[in-house]
Amino acid sequence: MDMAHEPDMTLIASLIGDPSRSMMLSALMGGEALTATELANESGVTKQTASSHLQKLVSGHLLEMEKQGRHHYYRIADSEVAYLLETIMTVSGGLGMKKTKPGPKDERLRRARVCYDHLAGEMGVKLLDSFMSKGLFCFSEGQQNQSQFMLNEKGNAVFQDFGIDTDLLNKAKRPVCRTCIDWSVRRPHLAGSLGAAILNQFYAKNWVIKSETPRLLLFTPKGEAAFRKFIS
Amino acid sequence: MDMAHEPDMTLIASLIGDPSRSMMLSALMGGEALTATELANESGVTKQTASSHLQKLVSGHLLEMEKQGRHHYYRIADSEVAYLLETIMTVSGGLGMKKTKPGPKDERLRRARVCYDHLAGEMGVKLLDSFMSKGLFCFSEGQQNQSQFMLNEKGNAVFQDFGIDTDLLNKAKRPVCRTCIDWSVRRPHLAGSLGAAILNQFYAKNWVIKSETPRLLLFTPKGEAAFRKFIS
DNA sequence: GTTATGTTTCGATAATGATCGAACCATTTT
DNA sequence: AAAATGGTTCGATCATTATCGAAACATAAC
Repeated sequence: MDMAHEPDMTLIASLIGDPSRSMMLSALMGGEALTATELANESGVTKQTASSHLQKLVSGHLLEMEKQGRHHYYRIADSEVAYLLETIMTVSGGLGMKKTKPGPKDERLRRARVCYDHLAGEMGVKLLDSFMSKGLFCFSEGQQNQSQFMLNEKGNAVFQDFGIDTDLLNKAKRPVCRTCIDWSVRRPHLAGSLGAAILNQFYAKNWVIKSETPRLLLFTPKGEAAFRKFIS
Repeated sequence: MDMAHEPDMTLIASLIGDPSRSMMLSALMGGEALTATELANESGVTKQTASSHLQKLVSGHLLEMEKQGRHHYYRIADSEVAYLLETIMTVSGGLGMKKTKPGPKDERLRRARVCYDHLAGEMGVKLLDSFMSKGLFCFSEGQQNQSQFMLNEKGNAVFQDFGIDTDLLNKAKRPVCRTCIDWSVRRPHLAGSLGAAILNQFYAKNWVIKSETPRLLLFTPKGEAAFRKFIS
């Protein structure tokens, strides 16, 4: 893998374009870090092969690795990468490749799932629509004419009221607001550190719980009602 | 190429993950259809090899082909695919791979370029920001709870005034409004058939002209002024 | 008709890269 | 200390596939 004078896209796409590696990446889109052996099992290859793949994914900046004792935990490098993977799924899914019948499992994933660290699916899209129509954001001019999508005063107030420390988010380097086009609904939902913080609050308030099915999120009855109120 | 029971992402990513093929795709991101031999030259392989690649790209629904006499014209299949390619460039570009020094050429591309058939870059982002803050869109509930991002009455009026037949767009199957996260600015710009129609009007009004540099767009002095007024 | 150009098909070759077994390293447990 | 577990490195093998030359096909120009 040369990585120097190839056309930019090639390296990234070829990293994803291997069956074992894309299985690992899909598994990691659930949001939690997994160990090398877990990922080896997930992709059905030996530990040696998995190790080689993981090394490539890290040096291609698609994954990050953290040592904890004798375990090596791998996770998606950032929400930028998560975003790319969702986008590839968009294109893959919309095509004639739907020979894998879209069972009830897919139907539920279409409604609410975790995309790396934030809420995706119809519910995620509704959420962003609601925030937009309530006018919680502003577009500010950043340095060198690069405008930025930010929380305005009202937005800060709303989310602080919801239990999110927006000051903390604003200080961090990770962008607070980012949109991510949805695989199922083909409309943007909220990503960025705010998107992550919101999903965390949904967990904390017990509005949603993780299913055993990899990326699937299930709303509790209580959460369902609270969510409806939250976006109204 | 099996294409049946592989994980979804793999096929698409592996198609893009070949140097020759990604060169062809990059070339086609300029928006205009190219012939097989042109693409062969672009990617530096023989006609035979190019033909093989193009076949795979078509059957993977990344490209579409149209026969015109003895010429076979290839173009990006749809804006969905264009969107994916821009996203891969986002991830590729943001990384340590910037060994290709960002010269003045890159700087201009960052400002205004064509992304398949619509305006991208800082100017494209400003345009969408302007439309948003003017309130030209609405989010309507489509069938099966899938909300849609559409032009509202005011929006229809504004663009008809600008010389775009919005009724025609609304009737067609291609989505009118779609957003596309920008490679340089990392904020959404307008894609979809409306995005394409707007760029066409910019051409027609002589606000922008295509440069020899593949995807670069140059604003005319007249266009520069008119644009500023248009978004104010 | 013949010739020239654009494109594809076929077959063989070569290069790339995924895979695994075996050995090695690191950390925890006993 | 030894044993066990998680992980990586090395080397060889095997599969995949990009590549090109030669021939065939299609359309256009002459």
